[in-house]
Amino acid sequence: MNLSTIIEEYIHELFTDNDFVEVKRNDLASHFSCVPSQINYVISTRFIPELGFFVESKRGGNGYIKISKIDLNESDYLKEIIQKMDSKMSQNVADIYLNNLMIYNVLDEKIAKLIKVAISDKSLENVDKSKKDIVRANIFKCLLLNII
Amino acid sequence: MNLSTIIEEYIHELFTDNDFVEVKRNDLASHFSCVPSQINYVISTRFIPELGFFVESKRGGNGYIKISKIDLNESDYLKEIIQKMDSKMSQNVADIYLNNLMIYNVLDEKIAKLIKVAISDKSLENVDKSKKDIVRANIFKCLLLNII
DNA sequence: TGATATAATAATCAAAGATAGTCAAAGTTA
DNA sequence: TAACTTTGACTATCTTTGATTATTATATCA
Repeated sequence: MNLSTIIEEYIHELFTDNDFVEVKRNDLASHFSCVPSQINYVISTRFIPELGFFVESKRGGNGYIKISKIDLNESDYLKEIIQKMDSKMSQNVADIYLNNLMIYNVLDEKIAKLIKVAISDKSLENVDKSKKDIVRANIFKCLLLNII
Repeated sequence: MNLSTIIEEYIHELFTDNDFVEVKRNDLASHFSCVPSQINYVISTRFIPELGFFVESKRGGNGYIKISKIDLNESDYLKEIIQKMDSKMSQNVADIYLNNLMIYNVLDEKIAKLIKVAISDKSLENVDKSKKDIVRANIFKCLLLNII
């Protein structure tokens, strides 16, 4: 597993009980022996509004990064995702979405896997390259709408 | 015996016990002293849905190619559908298949409904008209393989 | 006390690294 | 000759790294 994913999972685990976590960028980085900017990379690819998170931070003395989870019920969460969803989506981003929906029990594993397969590059191999991410986003949206 | 077949057999052997294997394209290639793209060739000609395989991959650090296998003999009806499935499928025909799969209790209603949505004209509205039925058939095939 | 320097953080951005995919040409075999 | 295989150049995607910049708190100095 790559470091970014390990850090992502570590942060997810910090959320137990609370709907927010506060970390020190440098501490996290030295905990995982990486450069601090890798923490930014993880946050900007995995803890994004589209996935139900919002992030605040402060620099300077006593600086911090605070990651909050938007607490919505399942259908609100799905609506939120649908609304914020781009008209394009890569397979990787879709996987991150689905993973989150599972982690937060919005989708069960079987359904998440089904969606994952439906919008995988393999399923869409015959779609024109320029349209693949658009079609993927559209199928994803239709499926989520149906699940609500 | 040609290299592709040797690589194919090697991958088959990796499946002992598990229903999936994960390989690194470059490692495999250097193990067999071939160019990496030969691995793609082997996978795209030998590990195809019609033969009961399903492939996922990721690029970049810690990238991988994951090949999953299903036992097509477990469900003769599905096997038949997948193997005989035309490379094109209209929404109507797809609906008929789905109905039958429900009648035979291969799929429960919820899953069948999801698949129906995934391959509906609405989901595929951005796909070129000329390719719509091909894409539909392909998604359907991948889904059926995955769901067994 | 107010201004300024210093230390302590975090953000940004681009380059480098690590993978995998695509496509077409060349070679081989049936 | 048609189908299959091998090869390699080029492309796409994801991750890691580091240099530079921005911001904030605190200490110090006039």
